[in-house]
Amino acid sequence: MAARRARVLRGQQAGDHPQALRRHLIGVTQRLLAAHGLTGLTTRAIAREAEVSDGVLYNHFADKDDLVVAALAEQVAALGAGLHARCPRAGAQDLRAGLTGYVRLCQTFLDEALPVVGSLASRPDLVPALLDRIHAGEAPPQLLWGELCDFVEGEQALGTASPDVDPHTVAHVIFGACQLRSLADLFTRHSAFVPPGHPPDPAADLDRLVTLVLRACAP
Amino acid sequence: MAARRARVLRGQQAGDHPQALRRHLIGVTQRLLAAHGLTGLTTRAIAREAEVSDGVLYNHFADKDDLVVAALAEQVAALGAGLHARCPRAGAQDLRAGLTGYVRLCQTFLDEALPVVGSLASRPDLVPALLDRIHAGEAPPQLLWGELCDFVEGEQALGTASPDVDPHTVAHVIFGACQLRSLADLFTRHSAFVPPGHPPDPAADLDRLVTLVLRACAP
Amino acid sequence: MAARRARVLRGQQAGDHPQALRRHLIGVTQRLLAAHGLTGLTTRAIAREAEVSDGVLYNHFADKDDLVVAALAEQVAALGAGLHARCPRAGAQDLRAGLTGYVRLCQTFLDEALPVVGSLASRPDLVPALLDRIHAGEAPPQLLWGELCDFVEGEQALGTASPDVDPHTVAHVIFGACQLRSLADLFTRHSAFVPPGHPPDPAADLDRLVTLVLRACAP
Amino acid sequence: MAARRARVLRGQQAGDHPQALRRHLIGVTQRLLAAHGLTGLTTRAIAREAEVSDGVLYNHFADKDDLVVAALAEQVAALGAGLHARCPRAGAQDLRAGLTGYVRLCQTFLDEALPVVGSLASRPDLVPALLDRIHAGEAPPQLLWGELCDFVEGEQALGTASPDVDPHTVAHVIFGACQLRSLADLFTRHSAFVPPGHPPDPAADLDRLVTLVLRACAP
DNA sequence: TATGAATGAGTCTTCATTCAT
DNA sequence: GATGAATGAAGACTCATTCAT
Repeated sequence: MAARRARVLRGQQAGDHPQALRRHLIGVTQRLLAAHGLTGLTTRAIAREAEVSDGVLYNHFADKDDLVVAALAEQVAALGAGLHARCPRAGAQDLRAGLTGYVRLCQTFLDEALPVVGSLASRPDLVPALLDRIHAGEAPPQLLWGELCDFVEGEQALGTASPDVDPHTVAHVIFGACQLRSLADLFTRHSAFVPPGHPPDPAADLDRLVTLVLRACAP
Repeated sequence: MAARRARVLRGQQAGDHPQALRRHLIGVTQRLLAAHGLTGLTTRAIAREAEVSDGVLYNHFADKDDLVVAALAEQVAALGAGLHARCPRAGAQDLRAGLTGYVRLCQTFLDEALPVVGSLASRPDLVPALLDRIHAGEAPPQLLWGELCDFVEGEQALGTASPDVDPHTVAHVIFGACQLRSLADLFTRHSAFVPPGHPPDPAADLDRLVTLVLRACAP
Repeated sequence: MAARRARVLRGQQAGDHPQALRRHLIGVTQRLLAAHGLTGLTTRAIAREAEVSDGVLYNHFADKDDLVVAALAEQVAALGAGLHARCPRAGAQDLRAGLTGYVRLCQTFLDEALPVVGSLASRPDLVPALLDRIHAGEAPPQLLWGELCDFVEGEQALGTASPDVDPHTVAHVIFGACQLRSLADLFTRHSAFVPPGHPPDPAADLDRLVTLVLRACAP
Repeated sequence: MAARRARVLRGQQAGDHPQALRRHLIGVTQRLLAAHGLTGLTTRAIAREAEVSDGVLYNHFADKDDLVVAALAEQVAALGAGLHARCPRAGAQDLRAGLTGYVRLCQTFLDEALPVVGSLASRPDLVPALLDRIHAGEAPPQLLWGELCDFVEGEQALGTASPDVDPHTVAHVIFGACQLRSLADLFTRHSAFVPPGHPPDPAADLDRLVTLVLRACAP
């Protein structure tokens, strides 16, 4: 009555039949995307890695781009898992600790989002399709950015941070610094390149970033 | 018997390099790279746009990657043209004006470097070859970063900026913010996407960034 | 336990053949064949149009070709429905009216047979299988051809038509002219092409054809 | 200075460089089209039969359809070679001989055009493109049709043929009968099928066709 | 040295057919 | 018997690279 299952998925617990392979393909694509980038990602590589036949892809996705976009969208969505819970709340710790938390969160977030950024850098034409799937505005990047702004505003309300500093600019600076490091790491990974001012000590670097922002926020 | 010249280059003033075609190809490649990215750049498109035959490329470059790397390297080098002259000097103007100058310089620089960043994001394996050509350390990015650090140190020496702020972190923050905007523009260009906190008013945004850095540098 | 029925066929009056689905598939195939030709007819398109699953086809037919041949055979058979009754009889009207009737019948017949002719033109290797199903000799084309010959012979016996004219040649000429128009219409349908001598007025053209045949039959 | 020649074409007399391979490909395509029809004609089969690589095709034609249309167009054009010279002239022989000449010409013509008709029957969407290449109106089919009409008119002027018979209808009848035989032969070739009234003796059949037309033309 | 046609491995995609459910 | 996902062998087409001219 039901249709056949792919070899790879056989012998797994039942109950998740529908779209099990779809998820499988998305997962494999995410892995390959993270490992080798969108350039050089072939449908055959996906099929072989997924241990399925060349054609299945087209039973679940319109075409390669559709699969890639689905993988990226899910990647972005997954980034947000537990994000809300881990966001420091204004007043719950001293300002330095709070900002440090956000910078760490932000760096983790952007490091994990690197495959997405890299893919879109080579195929910006996929952006619209990706946004369609993500329901922009509710997506993790915006969420984190919003939380950070709220945090700064909260601290301002508490008098811990100067009311004159612009929360969005704080977010901009922190996201920018983390994105820069993320990209630099990508390039460094493939060479002995040490980008300008790139410290051998990420922890200290993070600390210096927080210090700077802290000075900017001082009442 | 002199070597034959490509059709396009005939009828130009004599005396120029025997490498005129090499330069021509690099220029065309840079243009196409900026316009359409590394993905989707074919040797045939380069040849057609350059109005030369498909094969010449291989008389001047080992292969396509070699040409691309040469084009990127020259692009990076070209970014530095007049950079030194336009860098604000410590004490030559008030701190805000100086920082504003650097942020502007930095944004221009990274906007022009976007094709390079985009290309490397999809082909990080080209990074080593590119670095070989650039003589890392002397290249414009480092130069600008270095000038900015020197500027901050100069202002610190003058007492205009607090000695406690880390010049490298200032550079990190400014480069990061500008890079983030540059990338966001790339994505936005292909959709109605408005990234988080992306302002409709770039000038005001720049101003807020300077203000924040300024606060961090306050003695 | 009775076999399961396909979704589409459920809820119809019971009592019909266990081969209801077989007929359903044949009907759908005929429709698609007439609409888009054999080239470009996929089993999936048939299944979707028939609102059944991709696989059922193979429960009722050996393979795609088998289904197609069955559809063509049934199409040919269906062409003959009521053919016998509509064939003018010798002496039942004047010769012109009788011939006109046959030409009209013949044109209708060949227009409806066009999907068959078109399909076989691209897959002449299906001809043997088709003939196996049709029980050649009893099939409508032969029937109509035979009736026409009988008609001419009848008129000859009545003295209305010259005994010197060959009935088979009359049939050949009429079938040929109608087939040519049918093919020309197929090609014309896809372009502004006007075949040589193709008149804008089919009725007049038919009339001229009858006139010519009539002259040939004049005693 | 010039480009490389395909292996197959090497060692042939020079002087015909440009487009030698283009012609070669067209020739091979015509042969395969005649032998196996458009359905089942693959680019790889063409390449293998032409003893060239899979890709060459695309150096000379936009795509497969473009090559096919070129092959068909050339086929049609080639049909006309010497056609004009072989057309009987009114009064140059008795009417029967003249008509016999036209019927033979017509049958030869349509037999050779069968690959074109068969191809278009399965891909009527190619008709417009084909017509673009053929400059309809000047093409062999129209030419032959026109000559036949002129011939009939000529004989009418000479009083050999009745002025009441319509020349276009004569052409219609002859073309139709020949086309029908041509198609029937195609189907017969693949089976033991004997179409209705299909005689074992083509010569006698032709004779009977001429006789009928002759009767229709009798003054 | 420049030319540009030829090469052929490789890409995405389609589709008739199978088969576990 | 019906289902529809899985299969995998083609198919059309691309493109970096070579090489006779």
